[in-house]
Amino acid sequence: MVRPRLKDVAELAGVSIKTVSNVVNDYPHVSDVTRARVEAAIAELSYRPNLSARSLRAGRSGVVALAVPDLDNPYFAELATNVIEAADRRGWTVLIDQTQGDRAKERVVISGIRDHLIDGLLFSPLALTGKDLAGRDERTPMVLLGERIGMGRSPYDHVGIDNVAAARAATLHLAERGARRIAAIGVQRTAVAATGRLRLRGYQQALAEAGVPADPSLVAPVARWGRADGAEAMSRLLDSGAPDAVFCFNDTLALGALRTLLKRGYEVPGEVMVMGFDDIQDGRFATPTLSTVAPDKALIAQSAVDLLAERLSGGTGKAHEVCVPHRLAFRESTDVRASRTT
Amino acid sequence: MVRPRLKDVAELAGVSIKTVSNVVNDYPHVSDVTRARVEAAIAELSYRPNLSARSLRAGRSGVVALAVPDLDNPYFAELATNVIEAADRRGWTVLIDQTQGDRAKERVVISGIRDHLIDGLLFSPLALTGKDLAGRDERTPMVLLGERIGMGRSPYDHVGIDNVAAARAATLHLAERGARRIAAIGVQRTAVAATGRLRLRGYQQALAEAGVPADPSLVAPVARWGRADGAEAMSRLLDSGAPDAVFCFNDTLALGALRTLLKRGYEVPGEVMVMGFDDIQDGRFATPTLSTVAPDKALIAQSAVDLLAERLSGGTGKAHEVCVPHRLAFRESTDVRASRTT
DNA sequence: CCAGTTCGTTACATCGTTGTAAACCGGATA
DNA sequence: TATCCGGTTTACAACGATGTAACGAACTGG
Repeated sequence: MVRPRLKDVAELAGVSIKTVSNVVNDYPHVSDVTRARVEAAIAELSYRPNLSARSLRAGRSGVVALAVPDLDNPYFAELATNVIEAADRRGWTVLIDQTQGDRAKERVVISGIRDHLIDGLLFSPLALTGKDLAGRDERTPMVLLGERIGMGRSPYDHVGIDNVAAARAATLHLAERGARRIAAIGVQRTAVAATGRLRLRGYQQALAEAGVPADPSLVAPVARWGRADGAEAMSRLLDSGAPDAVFCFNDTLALGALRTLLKRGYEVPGEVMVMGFDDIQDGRFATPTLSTVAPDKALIAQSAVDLLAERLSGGTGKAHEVCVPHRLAFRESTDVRASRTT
Repeated sequence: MVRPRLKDVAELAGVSIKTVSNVVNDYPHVSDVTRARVEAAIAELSYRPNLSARSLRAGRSGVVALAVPDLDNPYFAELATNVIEAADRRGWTVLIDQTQGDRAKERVVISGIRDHLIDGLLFSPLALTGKDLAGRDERTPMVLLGERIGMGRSPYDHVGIDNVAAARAATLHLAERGARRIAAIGVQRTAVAATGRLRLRGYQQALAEAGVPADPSLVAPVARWGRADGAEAMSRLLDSGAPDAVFCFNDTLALGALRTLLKRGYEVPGEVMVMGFDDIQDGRFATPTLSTVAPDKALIAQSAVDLLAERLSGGTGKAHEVCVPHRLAFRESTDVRASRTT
């Protein structure tokens, strides 16, 4: 028997299809004898319910999609891990889309191309505009992760962190440690890039607050947020007069920058301090260990899954806005003492 | 209209359900007028086919599962990226399971718990035994990634690399560079751990070949293959007499070991050379950059997807055994000159 | 002008499951 | 003995899409 169905089990057990279904679904009124017989038949044929049929019938699949730019980026890999765990606790399965931060692909993701296959969507967009979002037919519930898109009034739940405050705190930390030429790596010239803009704002606020002059030549743009981009941006900064600290808008940029600094013989943090953002695992084992902003990824994932669950069970109130706390992790890359003691 | 069906489109266009279906599926014999009318109706209602219904009807879902121990491990994240891309080229969607290398979870994965939801399974097991595999009802096609399980005659396609040869080459490289006390980090005391055993064998072969004495105290066991494990194992090695080179069975172990070495003031590669395995991106931006064994991950993913496709389209021959090539990447962590020039 | 052909369209059954409502059965009640 | 009742089991109709086979209409050729 290749693929037994309820019917096959029913025939073997000598009962009706529905009775088998009742057993499978733990329907209360099934006599012990019948149940035993059915269970035996199920075991004998090693029957498994057809999930497609169930989905069709129930209008639900138990599958949610997680769309991220790129699993290669450890931040998203770690986020995915957390999301999968949180979804698992609800009995959901997670399907992963990679958008590469490509606007066209991101539009495909929200266009409901997989309508009816997924019950909901957790989406961390990079390039999407408010207009793209507004044009969406809101059938499949969606929760946005990361940056808010469009000004205000989005109909979608959103989970994020306070990027401005976090970037500000990170930059202030550098200033407090005595840095006067604080560079920033990570602004992007693309139209959207909301996250980068917010972190830049926090950086600028901090400079103003600390009375450190803002030097535009210390703000290094990058194309993407990978290690290579960070390394290359750092090179440019060094060529045009070394800073004494650099705040990178994420950890992969920071690891790239760190690489360039060490390769060119700079002491970190002695000559240049480095600060990242995301708290990916790599940073904890870099040398020097990387100071960073640590968002609570597990909580981000959990909140997002909870919000989605709320929508799936019929919740229709206005969009929730969840701001997950973050903390600063001060490690060797900004702390001369920590570094010396090693 | 919340969720338009073929029926709704058909009514709006004034044709039968099947005609709409024909348009959606590019059935050739549809007149231009009809097609235009139907397409207009589809657009107006923004109709999307119900994939659950399609799956039920077709007996296929277009979804494949990828089961890996842990996306936190960059190797698996990178592999997942490649798999998703390869699957995408075939129009498949990938659903990800994390097993944590836990045998119970791995058994659930192969037990067909998601039968009928997924068309096939790409599985990278850690703890599974040959017995577990043998007990599987082979309904959903499965391709194994990584290590072979059980001796010979598994009915499953398998994609891997020649671990013994790779480990041997990596270790020989260390010996050629003059190392005499070559440590190994990564053997596991657990029952299975096939990969670790193979890499250990390659390491031992190389020692014998190079005429380097094999010192059992230089083989450091670990519980898992994470950075922390590597760091801790390195610590132990240093405490009991420093080696002059260390071959780590994967890159995360190596990065952990590297961290410990630098923290404790050792020069790498000057005093201790470090060699990893996997060629994860982090290694290229570590300082010093990490020498490693680089398996062709894209090819692994592509081969696995191809094998699965073959099975899905009815291929029933005996199990294929694909051995993907690897190369050695010699970087600063084993090359004094490369390191000095920086 | 009719039989034969082709093209475009349609009705129907089916995939496997589950909600609904009705049928069944033995025992307790009137 | 007839009625009722609770628990147990069942038949049937959906869920939405598509393959099959059959239909009608518009042609062709004799």
